[in-house]
Amino acid sequence: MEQIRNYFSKFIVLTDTEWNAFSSAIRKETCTKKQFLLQQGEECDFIAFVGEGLFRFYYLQEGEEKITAFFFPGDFVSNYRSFLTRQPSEHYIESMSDSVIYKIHRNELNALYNEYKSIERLGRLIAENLYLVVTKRLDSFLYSTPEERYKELLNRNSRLLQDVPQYMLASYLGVKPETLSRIRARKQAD
Amino acid sequence: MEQIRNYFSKFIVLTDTEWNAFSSAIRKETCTKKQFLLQQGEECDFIAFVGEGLFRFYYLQEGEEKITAFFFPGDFVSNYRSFLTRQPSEHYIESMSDSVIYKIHRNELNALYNEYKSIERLGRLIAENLYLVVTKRLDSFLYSTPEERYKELLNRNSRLLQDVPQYMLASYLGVKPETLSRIRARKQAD
DNA sequence: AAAATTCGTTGACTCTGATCAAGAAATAAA
DNA sequence: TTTATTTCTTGATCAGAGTCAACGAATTTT
Repeated sequence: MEQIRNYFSKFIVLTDTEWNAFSSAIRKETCTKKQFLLQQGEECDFIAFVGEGLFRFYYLQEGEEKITAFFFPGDFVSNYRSFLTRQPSEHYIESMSDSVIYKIHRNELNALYNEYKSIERLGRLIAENLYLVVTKRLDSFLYSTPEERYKELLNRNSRLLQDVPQYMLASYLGVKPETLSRIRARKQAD
Repeated sequence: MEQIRNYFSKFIVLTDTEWNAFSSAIRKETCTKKQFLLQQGEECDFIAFVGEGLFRFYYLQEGEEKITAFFFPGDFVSNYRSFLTRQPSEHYIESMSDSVIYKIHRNELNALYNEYKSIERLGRLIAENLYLVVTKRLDSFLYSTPEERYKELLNRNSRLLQDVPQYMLASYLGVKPETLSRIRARKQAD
């Protein structure tokens, strides 16, 4: 749990009292490979913090998996849209390896928001952080070609390349596996 | 100003005291058509609320304007990324008509965050709201074709179609003006 | 109102990624 | 280790958006 407190300190430093209240609302969970944290149609009533492992967040479109995001240790894993709007999720969240997460449920988080100003602030900082993450991804689709997105990935996120099969990377980049294979072949030639 | 208080009530209802503090940090500004609210390279140190008018948020890529967003009355207009990260803006914000906005600067907002829990919460709700806006737009790029995005626009945002020239809509949809013209011609045929 | 400019449409052609198909390589299962 | 399955690569072809160019329509300027 102290590991988590340390991770969270990049957002805000909580007093012992605040941390005790917060941490007692958190539940540690483990899961094995290929387990669903959330299925399509379910409402997402939690935010979880990834301690160990890897998750993918995807949408099923006519039988095809469209991967929207990966979640690594240090990331928040949730369908944050469903969490905020209370609408059923259109996405699946699935573990890609044995994983450890720290989960907090909406009701308990809301109670903490009401009780502690610092946790209300933590909630703001998390929302702001998630905003920055999605806008960055949106920008990469608005302003870059698949090849540029792949290059970007090479520079910024080596974990993705190590831990994720190529056909999933292709989906994440918004292209077909054949196309990513050709992009890589092209780059070899340079 | 009461108009603004009413608009904000969809996020949170402030007491008179809180509202007085908040509203005294807000400055009303007017601008005419084609004025820059923010230029590339500047740091965005404000969030503004659109009272009247229309703004576009765009990125200049090799001389070409790539429109990322439009802001209508009731929207927050800001480079929220630059606001949060204190990095210089890569985008321009330009008025498309005579407009009225209500601006609050980062320093004053932060002071209010510190002083009032309810305004801290307002900040969270705004961040959450902006998150939902960008994820929706990201999803439209991840899961839809330009034609589907155009149809979506027809159904959901009639103001865009009325007030925005077609070549800007094309940019917003991520296609060239010629392509949007052909999409429209195709749809006529149905 | 006339002229100038900007905006929207259409055609011919190009380019990039998708699709379909086959086979090689890598990984998992027996 | 052998077999089976999944993943990756490569080729041929297709489809949709981009580019370039011309022209008509609409708007703005004079």
